[in-house]
Amino acid sequence: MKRTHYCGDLRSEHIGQTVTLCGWVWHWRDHGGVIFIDIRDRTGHSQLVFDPNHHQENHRRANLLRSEFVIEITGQVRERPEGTKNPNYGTGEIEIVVNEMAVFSESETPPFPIADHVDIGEDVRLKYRYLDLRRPAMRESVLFRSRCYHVVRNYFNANEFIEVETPVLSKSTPEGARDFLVPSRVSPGEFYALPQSPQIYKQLCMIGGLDRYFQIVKCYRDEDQRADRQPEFTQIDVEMSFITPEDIFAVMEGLMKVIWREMKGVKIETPFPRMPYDEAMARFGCDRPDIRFALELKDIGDIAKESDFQVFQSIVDSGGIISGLCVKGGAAFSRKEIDDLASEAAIYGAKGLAWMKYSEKGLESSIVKFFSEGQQNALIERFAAEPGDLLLFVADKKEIVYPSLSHLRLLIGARQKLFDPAADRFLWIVDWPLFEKDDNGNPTPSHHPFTSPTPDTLDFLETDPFRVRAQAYDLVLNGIEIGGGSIRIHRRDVQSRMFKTLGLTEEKAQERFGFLLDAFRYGAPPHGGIAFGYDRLIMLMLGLPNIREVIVFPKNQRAQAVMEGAPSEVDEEQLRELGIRKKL
RNA sequence: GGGGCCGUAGUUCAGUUGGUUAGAAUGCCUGACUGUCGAUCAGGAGGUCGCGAGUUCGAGCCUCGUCGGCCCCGCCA
Repeated sequence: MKRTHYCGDLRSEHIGQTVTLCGWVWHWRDHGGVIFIDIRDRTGHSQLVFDPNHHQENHRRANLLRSEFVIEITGQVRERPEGTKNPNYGTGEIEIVVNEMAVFSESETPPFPIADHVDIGEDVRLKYRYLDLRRPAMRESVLFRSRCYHVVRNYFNANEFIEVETPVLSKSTPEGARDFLVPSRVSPGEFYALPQSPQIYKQLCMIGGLDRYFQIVKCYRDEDQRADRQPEFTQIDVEMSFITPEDIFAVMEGLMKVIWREMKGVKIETPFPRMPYDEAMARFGCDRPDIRFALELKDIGDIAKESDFQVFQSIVDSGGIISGLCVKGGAAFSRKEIDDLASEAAIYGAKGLAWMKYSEKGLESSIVKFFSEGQQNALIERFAAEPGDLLLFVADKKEIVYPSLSHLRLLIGARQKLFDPAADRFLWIVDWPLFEKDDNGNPTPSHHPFTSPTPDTLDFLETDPFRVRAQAYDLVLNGIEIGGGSIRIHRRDVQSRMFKTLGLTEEKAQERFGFLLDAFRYGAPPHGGIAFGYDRLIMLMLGLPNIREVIVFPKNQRAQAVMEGAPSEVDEEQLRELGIRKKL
């Protein structure tokens, strides 16, 4: 007998039909006489009825069924008696009187209930991921993710993009993230690398004339994990020729619009606002600001410099900055609450958190005495403070002030419920610096070394690299970076100058990226693109707390697959074939 | 590399100031029950308190170490 319907699809229109369902035994309710069993598959569940008056043998066998047995039944769909319908489920109007039943496999008692209403430790869930996937919420995010692939593919197909698969066995590029290396039996002592992104391949596709490329692609980075970072993750990767950033914005805004419409039924406004990097840092202390709420940073270096507060003065003198936040109603914070905020700021290196409470009597705190009345008024005015507010200041290097205040801002914003958690606010961050300083103060790419400088700052490449601006852009949603890209360098001479600025010798550059530089010799079109974090996007749309919830078989915090046990040791024979000896 | 929180029954957790026999809920097993839907009721089984040292008359609780989980800083072109 063949399955005729999915368990979650039956409705009152099926009443009277004989149906065959396959699925897992979910809940059962044995009333001594009648037994109800919910049969579940990926679509939902239906209620089976085993009535001893209807079929004594089936009723006896139903008694032996247990959680997660896999069964097939054939029976008649009937309307439930009045008063026993369940409006909470799509199938709540009907039930199935079972005529025939087969048990495909029995099941041991599962280590945790197949239900959403219990929180199970993630280590247990991952060990038994195949059971976890049976839980309705998990199943829903898998299905959601699957539907979203189709929306993305349809969109790019409709817009004349070409889907291309780039290699997974690739060449190591030691810049940037650590590579996963793959040894080769055919070339002993040599290694492929798994791509951190298909960056160079998609540029070569442009040089190959494909013009508009997209790919939904796995990327691999051997770095430490976070709630939103996995060693392998999925990107929506895009590249286009003969374009400006505006073309990228339009295409990606269109994609977001379609995804939100199809997946959430929500209309989002385009174009998205754009904000220069410097403005984002100054106003929010962060290159991916959450603009669902204000609570902006204000620089007070000019006021503090004039004050008698030695600590602030010396920080300004040594090139540091002083910036602050005005917390509405924060004057009511206890000493402990402020101390707690200070330790939150300390995570990002802030050595202290200065504060002033503002009441009808004026500003109050141990440092107010160092500020003249005029300076105090200037502070109040700078923050548009009102009685009852709390001013918080961090003074240090930019690299400490901005992250710590940004963190406090998000903390306070969440605590004071300053934003609607259901709102979605997109933002393009533009005008990035091409370089940032590495530990030794040398230039290192903000994005990657193929990002094109803006034409008007190009010539600072040799003289003042930190002044060079990039034709780069990030898309930020609710304070989380969901995508980033740039217009690429398409000229061999510019790419060479870029490598030179990064301290790559001609030989090194040739060895690592020679194939790209060579390609530039043969007519490279101007091009650019962007890559989107697919897992993050799904996570955000579903409001889930981490990326593992939207990955079917994720790794744990230590990048291990606990179910299958990977990574694992391999046979000596395998290593010998590869010419590898362990040195641990 | 560093910081924080956590680890007690299959699962989720409680466990007071260190005190004698470690609890609850749920799940599991047995029984009862003919309209339930996270069924209900009665009974039962179920523990290396992550592991190892130490302090103590006595440790789930205190100390040190260690292992594991999650979150964060660094890292993530």
